Amino acid sequence: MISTRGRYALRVMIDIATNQGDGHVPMKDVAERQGLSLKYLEQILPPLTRRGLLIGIQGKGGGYRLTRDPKDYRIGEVLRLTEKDLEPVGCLKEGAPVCERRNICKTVDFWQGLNTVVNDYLDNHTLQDLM
Amino acid sequence: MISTRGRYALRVMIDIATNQGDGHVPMKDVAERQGLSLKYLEQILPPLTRRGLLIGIQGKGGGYRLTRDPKDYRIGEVLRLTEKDLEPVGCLKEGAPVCERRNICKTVDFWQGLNTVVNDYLDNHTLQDLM
DNA sequence: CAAAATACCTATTGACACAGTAGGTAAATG
DNA sequence: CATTTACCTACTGTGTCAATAGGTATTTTG
Repeated sequence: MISTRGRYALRVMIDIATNQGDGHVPMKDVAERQGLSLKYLEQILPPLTRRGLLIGIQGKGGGYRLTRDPKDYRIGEVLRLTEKDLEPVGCLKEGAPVCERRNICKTVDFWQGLNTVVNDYLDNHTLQDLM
Repeated sequence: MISTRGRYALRVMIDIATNQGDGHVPMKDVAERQGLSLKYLEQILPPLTRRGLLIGIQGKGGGYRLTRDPKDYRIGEVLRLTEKDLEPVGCLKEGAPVCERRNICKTVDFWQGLNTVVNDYLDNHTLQDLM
């Protein structure tokens, strides 16, 4: 399941892309347009600014703007930063404790394949595709 | 995320397929071989027997057995019965309340596409493939 | 310089699902 | 009749989700 964190993040980025012009877009406006809680959005965005997908400017006249052209954001990139778990099973997660049945597990390859299929889909669509 | 319910269900079916011979396989044995809780497995299986993927025989000498050849079970079939939510987002779920933003939603097609990609993968693999 | 507007940070909360545990009943066999 | 099995239902601790809440830091504007 994709949680609201990832889904809202995408909606925010679409909204910013649509409304930024050559200025910045206050998150308050985005929250109003999208019908989402400003306070909630505020805690979803930090990973995106930290990794440089967005720039946030404080103070009056500030707000957010994109750092790239919409076609240069892969959806997978956004979701991997905002979703806690995007892998179908925990044992595929980076840094997960090595499963003791790893050697005899008959299903791990299957889950790895699913993970690949999902990430390929997410990475083959861009923000532009959603606009 | 695929939960333990679906993952265990698959391991159980693999185990039954491997061990049934022409008799029945007691779940107690499966639980021991797989290192899983018998009591937990008992509440995962009912949807599978109800829908005829497994037959369960009570009493001494009883247990479970498959009703088809392993190559005739699609993985997606098993997971859709044992997992609560397999859809990537709630609004795609059958019987979900119609989203009021449905008409203007820019992302629903994208999520529908992801759902298709996942289900295609799951349905193009069989129990046989995991053995 | 003061006030307003903005991003940014951290704590708390209610509801719910997950992953079991527990204790039983029903049916079939030897 | 005793044993073995499936099957049924209730309960529980833990954690995540989806917010709400209250604050601080920074910048622009009047």
